[in-house]
Amino acid sequence: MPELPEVETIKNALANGGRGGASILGQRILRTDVLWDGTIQTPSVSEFIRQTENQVIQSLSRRAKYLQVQLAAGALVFHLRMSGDIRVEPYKEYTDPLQKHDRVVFWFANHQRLVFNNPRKFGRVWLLPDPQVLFKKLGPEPLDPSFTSQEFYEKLQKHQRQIKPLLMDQYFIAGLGNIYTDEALFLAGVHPLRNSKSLTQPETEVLLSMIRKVLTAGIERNGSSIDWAYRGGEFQNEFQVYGRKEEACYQCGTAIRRIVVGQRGTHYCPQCQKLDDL
DNA sequence: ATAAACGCCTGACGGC
DNA sequence: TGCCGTCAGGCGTTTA
Repeated sequence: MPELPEVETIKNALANGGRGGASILGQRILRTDVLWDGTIQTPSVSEFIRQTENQVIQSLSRRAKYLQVQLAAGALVFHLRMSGDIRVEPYKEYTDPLQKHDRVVFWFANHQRLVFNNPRKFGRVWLLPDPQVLFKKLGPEPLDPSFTSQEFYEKLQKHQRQIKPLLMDQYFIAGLGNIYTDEALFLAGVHPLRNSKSLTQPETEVLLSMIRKVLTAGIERNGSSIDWAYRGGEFQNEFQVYGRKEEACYQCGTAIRRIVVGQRGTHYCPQCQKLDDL
């Protein structure tokens, strides 16, 4: 489910309390349960359990769509992929019932538990001495102020790719997924099939500023809540194009179109986002 | 270099 | 009611 704003929201909730429970910072893991072994990418499930038990949560951070939970020895890294979710809740005993699709549970000393729920089993958890090995090839963080529109322009010029799949390529720029990409392209007035090399410098500047605008708004609204799992976010109420197929564009009234780009449903306004370079 | 196709999974929804 | 196709916030691998 999550893109950058949703992962950021979960990170903030785990740090400050929320998502049903108290902050996990400083908490000690008494016990780790793995309910579906495929969730653990590395190390082996038995080593994962052994090496997480008795560790204390030191800090929380996010890189791209990865959530990093720093332990004294090594770091837990979560990727939620399409359907993952994390919740924190109080427990009385280890036998307290869990929910359908709960895959990993960390039981803390303060009688709270962190639960990784993942219906589609795409999500993964790592325990790594240094998570940089996962992060080093990722593209820049779009909200990092040191990432300039000049740099963005030069990167776009290096490729001849459809702009939408390029923006969703985590090795090009990190954190954008299907929803926020469609929203940013709409606000920038850029057609999702435009060739990356065709974007002008002014268009690039607007595009970066719109990427930042949708991501910031998403974080401020605590992410987007869609599908069956209520996530508490409110950004879905501000979607301009995503999920609005055949509805009227708020800018010009034209019917929003849905096409498939890079195997992903893609929403845009044919009037506000012209394809003028093919 | 680019992009398409496919695999990984479960569940919701609409049409018949 | 069941069955079937389609769709879903992601990404790695394989194939053209």
